[in-house]
Amino acid sequence: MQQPTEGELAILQVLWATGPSTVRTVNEALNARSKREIGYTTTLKLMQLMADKGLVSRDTSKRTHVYAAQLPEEKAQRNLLRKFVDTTFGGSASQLVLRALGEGDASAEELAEIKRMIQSLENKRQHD
Amino acid sequence: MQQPTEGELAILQVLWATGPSTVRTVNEALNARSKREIGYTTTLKLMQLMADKGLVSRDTSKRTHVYAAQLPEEKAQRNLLRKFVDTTFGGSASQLVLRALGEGDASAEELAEIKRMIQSLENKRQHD
DNA sequence: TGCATTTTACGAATCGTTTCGTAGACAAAG
DNA sequence: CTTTGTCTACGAAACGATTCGTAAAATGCA
Repeated sequence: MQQPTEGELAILQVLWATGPSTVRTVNEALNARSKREIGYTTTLKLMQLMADKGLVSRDTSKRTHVYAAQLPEEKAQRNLLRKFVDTTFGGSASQLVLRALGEGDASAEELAEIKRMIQSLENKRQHD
Repeated sequence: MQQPTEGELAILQVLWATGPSTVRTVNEALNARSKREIGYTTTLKLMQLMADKGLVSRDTSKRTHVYAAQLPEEKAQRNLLRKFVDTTFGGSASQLVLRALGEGDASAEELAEIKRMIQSLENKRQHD
């Protein structure tokens, strides 16, 4: 499965958040979150291309087609994360983590969850 | 200061890693880490454009010009990280951190450093 | 001096992505 | 039945980024 472009990713975000949707729904969601107005047929075309690539499926049984994400959000995030770590943190995930935490927008509970995550990783290491 | 494109970022990586460099040095470094052969004049052109934008400075006192990154690595990382968190993790930095840790390529020391980071963040919260 | 090499400069071609205009099918409402 | 609006399909324009060919200047060497 090919990687989504930036525009495709924006559409996938909508589909992930709201589930299977029509072009109109997606287009309105995109325009809700951006100053720049995106034309309806632009969104349509992009979603058609995504269907060709297999990034989304579409139900054409009704006149108004319904699209659904085919690429799972987690998988996309893992792929993009790997590339991002490579290209902007020279492959060091922990450097990225430190920088991300440094931005300071993680809540107390989130910090706690991250600590739990680290704990479980360290436990796992014990057993190797 | 404008954001670097992907190609520009690859060049900045070299400059950050090895300090001020000539076009040839950068071009060879790029080609060392990629199957796809990048032509010399391609790298040259890109670096000239970067100089125009102010992403790099250049010393033209000698015939062979020497380029230096103007955008600090940390700043670039912060900017790109913010955008990345928005576009692929819906703005949730901690989601990204969890996913990054889950990849499991952080060493024991790195985990320890991350724990320290969290500790210091939590201490700071106490005082607010 | 003359030849080969290396460099900068720069216009233009190419390429992938995004955007849009237009046409035709269909549906709903009067 | 006709009008109006919404939908898909699709070609092509527009755009930004990258790549390259070529020329001219400088350098080094035989």
